[in-house]
Amino acid sequence: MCGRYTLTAPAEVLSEVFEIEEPVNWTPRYNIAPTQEAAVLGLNHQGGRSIGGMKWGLVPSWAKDPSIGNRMINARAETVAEKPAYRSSFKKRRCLLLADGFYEWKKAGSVKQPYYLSLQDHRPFAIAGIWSRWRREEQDDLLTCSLITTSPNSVAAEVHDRMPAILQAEDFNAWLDPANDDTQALLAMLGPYSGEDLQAFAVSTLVNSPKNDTPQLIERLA
DNA sequence: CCAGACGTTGTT
DNA sequence: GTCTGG
DNA sequence: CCAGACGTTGTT
DNA sequence: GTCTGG
Repeated sequence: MCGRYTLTAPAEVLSEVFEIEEPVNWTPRYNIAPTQEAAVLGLNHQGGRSIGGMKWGLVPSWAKDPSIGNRMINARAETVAEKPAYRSSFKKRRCLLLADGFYEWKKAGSVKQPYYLSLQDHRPFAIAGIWSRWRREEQDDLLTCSLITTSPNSVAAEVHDRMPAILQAEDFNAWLDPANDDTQALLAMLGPYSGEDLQAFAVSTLVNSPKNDTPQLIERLA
């Protein structure tokens, strides 16, 4: 995990579910891949929630070349607080990646079958993430993010041995608060998803190509 | 001291 | 930036 | 995660 | 085979 996900809910639904005051700009996407734009929820300067776009693939502020971001797409919950490339973002720059499903590839011998995992009611959810700002001369800052992975719950374990860390709504504010320095409490939020409503089913290998982005990608295989 | 890495997944 | 390895 | 490229010189 | 790009 986790190299593809979806955010298909319209902007109005995102505003409502995540309690965003300002208008949200988001076009539904069925195949969000690393290096592409993620919808990221953070706190604005007034402390309210806001959603903005960030490139998926974290570029630490000290990077000489932003291509390092191609490899920094996932951070393990077990080590995110310690790894040199991630720890400063974990300490001061936590965020939520908004999604309503993710893909995992299950290996059967040499065959890789993609599965789509989502909540039974298709509600959007929030994946724990971290972000970074890479300053460029004569250009806007490059904002990037990584998502955090953890061990799978019983449903996800049927497909793969990792899953994204999905946060409970009551943890959103504590996760996003940059002043929160309770590492133990933060890490405790990153367990496998504990709800009973995660579902998984096989989907077409059309999802394999990042170029494909249609509703067909999330249709259950007959 | 300076140089070089800084990551995960999956596969063997 | 900060740590590890040479 | 998977797909796709993997190179230089010289010319326009 | 391995790295980069999406």
